Amino acid sequence: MKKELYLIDGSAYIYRAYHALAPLSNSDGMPTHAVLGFVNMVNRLIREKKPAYLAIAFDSRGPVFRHDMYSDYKANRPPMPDDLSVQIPYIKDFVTGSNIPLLELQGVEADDIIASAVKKGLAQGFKVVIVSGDKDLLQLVSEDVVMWDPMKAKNMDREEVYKKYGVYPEKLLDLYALIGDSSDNIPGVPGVGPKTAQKLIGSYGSLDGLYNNIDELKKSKMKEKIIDNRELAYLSKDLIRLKDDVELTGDLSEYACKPVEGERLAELYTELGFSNLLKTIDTAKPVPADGFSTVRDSVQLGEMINALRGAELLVIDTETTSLNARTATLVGISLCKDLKNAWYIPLAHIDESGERLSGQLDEQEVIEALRPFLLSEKIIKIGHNLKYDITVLKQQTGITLEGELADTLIAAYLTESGDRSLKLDDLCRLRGLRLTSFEEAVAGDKRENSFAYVDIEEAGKYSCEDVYGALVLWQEFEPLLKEKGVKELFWQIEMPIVSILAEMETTGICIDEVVLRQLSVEFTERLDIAEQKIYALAGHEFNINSPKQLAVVLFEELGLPRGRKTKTGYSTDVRVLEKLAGKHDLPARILQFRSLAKLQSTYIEKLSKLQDPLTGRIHTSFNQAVTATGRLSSSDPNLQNIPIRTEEGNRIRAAFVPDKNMMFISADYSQIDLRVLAHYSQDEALLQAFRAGEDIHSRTAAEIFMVSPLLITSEMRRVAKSINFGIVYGMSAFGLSNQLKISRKDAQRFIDKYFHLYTGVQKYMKDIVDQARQAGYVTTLLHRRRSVPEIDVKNKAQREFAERTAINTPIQGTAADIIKLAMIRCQQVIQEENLQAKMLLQIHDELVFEVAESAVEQVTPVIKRAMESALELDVPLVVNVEAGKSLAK
DNA sequence: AACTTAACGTAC
DNA sequence: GACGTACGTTAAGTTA
Repeated sequence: MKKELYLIDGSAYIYRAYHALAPLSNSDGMPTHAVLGFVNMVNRLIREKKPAYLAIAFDSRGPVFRHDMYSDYKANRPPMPDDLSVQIPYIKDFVTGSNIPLLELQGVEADDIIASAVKKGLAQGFKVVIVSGDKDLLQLVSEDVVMWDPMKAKNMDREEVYKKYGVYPEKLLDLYALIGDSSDNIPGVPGVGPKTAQKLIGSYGSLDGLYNNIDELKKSKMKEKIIDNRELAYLSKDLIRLKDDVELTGDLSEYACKPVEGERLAELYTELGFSNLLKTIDTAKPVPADGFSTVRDSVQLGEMINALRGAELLVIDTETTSLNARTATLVGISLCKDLKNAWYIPLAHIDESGERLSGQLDEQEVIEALRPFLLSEKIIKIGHNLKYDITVLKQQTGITLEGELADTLIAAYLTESGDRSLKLDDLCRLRGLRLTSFEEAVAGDKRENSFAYVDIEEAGKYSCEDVYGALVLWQEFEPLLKEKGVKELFWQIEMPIVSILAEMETTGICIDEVVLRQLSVEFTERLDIAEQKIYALAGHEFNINSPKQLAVVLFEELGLPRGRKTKTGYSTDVRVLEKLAGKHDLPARILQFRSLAKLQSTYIEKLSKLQDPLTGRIHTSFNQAVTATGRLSSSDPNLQNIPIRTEEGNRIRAAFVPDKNMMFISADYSQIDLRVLAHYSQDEALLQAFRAGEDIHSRTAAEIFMVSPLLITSEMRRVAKSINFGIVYGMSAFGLSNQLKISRKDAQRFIDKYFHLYTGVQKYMKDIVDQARQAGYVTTLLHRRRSVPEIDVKNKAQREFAERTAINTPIQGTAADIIKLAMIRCQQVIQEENLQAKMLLQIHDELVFEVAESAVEQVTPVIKRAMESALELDVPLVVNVEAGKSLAK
């Protein structure tokens, strides 16, 4: 077996990476996606092909010898985009850091270097694989040289070249001399394209052959052109011919693959924010464990307490038996106040037989010792995802943390750019600090309460690392919050929200299991019937839940007209099925089946599964560090998407009930998005409409249909409503036409009308996009920030998406700011006025409370006022409050 | 068996 | 390609 030498066309790789990947930048705003793409492509090649010998060639900067031959060479090439050229040094850094020979020579191109390396390799008995998609390199293909195109995953050998070009590689030069190459501005013979060239070279064998026998050609325009452009053809051939005598220093044995320089790559990945890649090389330094200790007895506890005295901050982390804070039991607590020392207090570690290990203090004793610290108003409590620790401590010890909270998860959420992991160990690793992961600590133990089994000293190391790491993060984030303008947002809004969410989650909301069970029984029956009916209509059984199988039934067996295409076939979604509903009974049945199945599996089954059997309550998680705009999200279960629009769905809402002698109060902001838009855009018509308390959809309808408000039909209002919503999302005429099932022309007319009425809104959209382009990010009214790096990329779809993001985020995000403020105010008045009310849910523009029946009249106006005065905008905020015995509308 | 992707659908 | 933000279910494919 001959040794294989891989030669990568680095410059081509760079461009491919640049264009193939969505823009990305590190926290400094430096574009990074070409580097990432390049690194991944090279690593992938190494992983898949395992080359024994490898080198990467790059174009040199500035003119090359071909420019001397032909001054217009590559004259039509746009210069390298700035956001790519800044990435080049990093790419080269990666290559050298990976110990891969980097071939680059002034005055020649990567292709020439590759040609020379091929020649050298062949002479030394190598087989060569050129890694590129560039057709210019195909001229090098021979018995022992192939070209591997990684994008197409295709190997080009002699036969493949012949199949594609009709000539063998050694004739490619002659072929391209005639055709030319517009991308490199190589002229060729004008008027001769691939077809003609193939024919000519086919018959005459070569360029020389053609010109030596040019008389044989029939008299024609083409013949004249070929004769007239003889010089151009030969020039082209010379331009395309690769230089294979470039001086390559060193011996090919130096191309043998060597291990990477981990430290150097780690530094590079850290700077670029490539956390996933960083994991693969793992050179982050472990935490110095010198100052870590476990607290095993009262004496050691006393020593720790002494050491903590006078602390201004306390980093805290609880170790438990479960990810679910509400059901978890405490296994240990770790603490620190600076980076010098950290303590782990084991409380409930057990051995394999479940026996409590000795050398652990009594929980009560520990809590009593810690109580003054935990309750101290003067000590800032720092932690990563404090909601969890707050919940555990409250649940297990009854203690409510007092004093300011500083959550590094939330600090990271406000300061890091969107797409990165916010996990403690990932954040630390990016800062060169390698923490023991939970999986490592429990050594892969998959038992639910695995941490309780971990050796105490091991657990201590792991847990102390966590508080140490959180403090390292906090020291970085505290000044960063200020720099990014989110300091106020952090302290005034997000931190208070942490405890509020903890309380809401702990409180939960009651579900009437009887109602739920009845629903389940009924839905199961109806699903059964629907299923049988569907099988009958289809003529056989199949999996109705499989879009693929359904498509076969609908479009192949029944021959119904196909609609939209998806990546994998034809769509069977609501829109398609609704269209088919008139033609056959089946589609309507499917729709009915689907909606029932959805309600059954997503809500009814899920809710019964997650219901606490003792209290009948459901405890969702409200996630504070997930969304790109600043909204909360809800999961396990998601209580922010309980159905409301259909009768069926409303029956699920009916299963949500208040406690005995209690009522629900639901308070929702009216048109908060559009009011924020009015405030932002300062659009006169919009401001005026809201100030006058008008029905905004009717107002819009009156204007775009040019009729008196008295003559507005519900249909007209519906159209206007769609436009109003669409505007907030940056919708196009295309989108609106789809939504309203009208022509694009009509949709465009409506939009034109809209902007004619609300000129300020149009200006806002333009301004905010400009601003985003300028700054690279947009902000909400309370300075929450979201970066939109794609705002100035070439790809139109990507760019337009970024523009819509820029339009929507300030609106949606400000609405999120406002309701968070409202939650804080509500909680405050409930406490101050000692109201018999608890906040249960937040659904983006709505708050749901559980209120004593006797207090409903008292609470309602208080809540309404608190929410309406949450933030003063240039239009009033209006809140509608309703009380009820369930969540049904 | 565990994970990932695609299609679909619910909410604001 | 075309309307922003989420979460969750099921099917089907991929990886270990």
